[in-house]
Amino acid sequence: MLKIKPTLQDVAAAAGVSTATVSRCINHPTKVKDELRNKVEQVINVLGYAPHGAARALASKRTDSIGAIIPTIDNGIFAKGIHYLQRGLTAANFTLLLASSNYSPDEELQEVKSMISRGIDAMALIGEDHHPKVYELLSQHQIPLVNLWTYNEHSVHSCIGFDNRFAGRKVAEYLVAMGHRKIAIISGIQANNDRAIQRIIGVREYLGEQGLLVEPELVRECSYSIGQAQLALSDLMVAGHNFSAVICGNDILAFGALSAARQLNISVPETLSIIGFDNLDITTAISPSLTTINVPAKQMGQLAASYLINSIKNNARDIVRINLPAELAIRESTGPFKAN
Amino acid sequence: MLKIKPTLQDVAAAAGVSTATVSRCINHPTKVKDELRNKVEQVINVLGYAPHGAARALASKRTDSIGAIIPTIDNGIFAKGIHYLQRGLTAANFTLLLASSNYSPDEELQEVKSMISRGIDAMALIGEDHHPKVYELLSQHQIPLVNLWTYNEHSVHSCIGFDNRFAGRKVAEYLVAMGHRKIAIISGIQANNDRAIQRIIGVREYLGEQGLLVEPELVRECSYSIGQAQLALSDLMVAGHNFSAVICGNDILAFGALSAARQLNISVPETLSIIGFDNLDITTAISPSLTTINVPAKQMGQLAASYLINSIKNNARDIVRINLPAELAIRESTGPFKAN
DNA sequence: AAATATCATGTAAGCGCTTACATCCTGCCC
DNA sequence: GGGCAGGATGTAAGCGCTTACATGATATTT
Repeated sequence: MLKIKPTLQDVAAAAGVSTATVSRCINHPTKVKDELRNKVEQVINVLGYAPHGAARALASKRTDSIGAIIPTIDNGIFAKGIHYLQRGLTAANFTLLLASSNYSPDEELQEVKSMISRGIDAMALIGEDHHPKVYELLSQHQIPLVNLWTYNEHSVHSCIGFDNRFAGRKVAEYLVAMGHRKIAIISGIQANNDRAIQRIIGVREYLGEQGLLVEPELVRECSYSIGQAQLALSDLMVAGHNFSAVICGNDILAFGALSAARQLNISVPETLSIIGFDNLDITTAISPSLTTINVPAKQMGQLAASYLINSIKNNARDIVRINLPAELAIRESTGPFKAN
Repeated sequence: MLKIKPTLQDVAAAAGVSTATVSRCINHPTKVKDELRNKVEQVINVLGYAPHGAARALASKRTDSIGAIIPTIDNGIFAKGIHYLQRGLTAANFTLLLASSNYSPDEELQEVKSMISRGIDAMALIGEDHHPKVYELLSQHQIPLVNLWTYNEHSVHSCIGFDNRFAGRKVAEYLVAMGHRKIAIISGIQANNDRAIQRIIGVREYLGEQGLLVEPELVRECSYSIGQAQLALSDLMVAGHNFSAVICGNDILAFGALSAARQLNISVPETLSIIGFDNLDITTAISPSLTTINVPAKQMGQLAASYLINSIKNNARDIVRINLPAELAIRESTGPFKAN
């Protein structure tokens, strides 16, 4: 039977060495002679000793963990990025603390506070619009930060992401090239969501350059759920607008639009082109497969891991701004405009 | 400009009180006179003081956080359960630490170790097959545990979930009732996955009772990805087996099967019935919509939160076993057997 | 061989907090 | 008015660990 929670002192006593030596065996193995170290390690195993993280953090001022706060965990695309972030951290013996904010700046602030209190050495957030207190607290505690899913060459904070506005332009450009002129938009809730806003700005910008204006009644804003998007598309159709393409704020919304179109017997892409954003795995498995923007989730996760680890280990505080490509993935849900 | 990381001592000094009083203001507000408490709280705000979690944990032996380890974050169904778990915890001022194990018991053990070291007051895991060391460590550290997504009336550990075997039976029962006799199975990797194993056992059990045997060559095991499932179904078809229904280990596999059927020009459900497991949101949005088992993710998350919080707060260590209903959701991807 | 550099280990001072206990003050009872 | 209960606050001892510094042993230099 194992002793209940042995401490480093117990290990030291059992091994007949000082606590400093045991600590060194764990943290700086090269500083202890092989013979002694083996003995200590054996005792550690026998006793089932595990370091007490809080004590270690208190004494060393490091926690070896980084925090990430995402708008929602219930979304494959953030999940993928986080997955790779975690892999990168784990490989370097860091732990990821994950929380979600439900797209609310206040909840995000709350989570940031909680994480700072809990102890993190670095932090990753989504987007660059955060509660001012968030930036204040992180800088007060000198915690390195990286904003993901966004790229802004003028940002005073590090960002690893892609240009949402430019991606929005691409979407619009593609549809216009396919002959579409009247284009509807089903966007996620834009309040406090800089990514959603930028995407729409990009779309509007390009269309404007082509002398096409986005009619306000062709724009719907709804929460990121399939059901809401279904309603949005039905609503647009019922209103009798004869648009030939709809741009969705993400793939979930696009799925809802696809499903509503099916219910309304609107053929996609013949009568209506639908385009998403994210490139979730399932986009290729459904019929029609979904044209979308491929978001560099894997790269963002991996790069964020190495950037933050470097910031911690080398106490570096330099700002990095990385703009990754977000390419259009053209599939079956979009096609050339056909007059009916 | 805020002072860098004020400590409780700084607050005490600024407020002209002892550290004990400040601590009381934070942790036992009723034990401090209103007047003094207001003063202290004001100083806390002005200084931007936030408690140092590690120090607090070290002194109090509580961390107010619980850990959860799921097989993968990249799966909507776990995400949903975790989402509700987190909401429950946050409401009670607990923090959730989340990690994923990639369906590997060794990685899971690693994460458990890391979390214990980091400090957690309770833990939630998926399934009941875990590395023996996992159970040993948690009991050694006296950390309450609940196994989710599983129900076993004889388990010596708490579980809040559903009966996977029984759910498997239901799936088989439904298909048999629809006239299907030759049934194929595309399962997730079964090694170290008690849920997947139990589901298949349930299927086999019921079919056996009906005098129907599951032909080994009609069973495919593959990782939980759309691509793998597509290959699996194609493979089954190419081999020329004339089964009329395929049971998939989860919805992701079912999506893969659906998409492969489409590519092979097999009509669903006329020629082939496909059934999934999980009831992801998107199951209703695609065409044909997917017949599946509705997993009580929300309830599991909520109940787990209250159970663990209670265990911590009241230092209760009683075992709870909750069997939640997992009902069949019948949709368009399944239909009556038709001889061809 | 003495002096010095180098390495291995031990000693002990905190890290920032909580909390048992001591102290002090008020008000109440007889 | 003395004694005492009970509440409010302060004092100070750790919680389990890391690490600067001290010490002692061994190797290297002259």
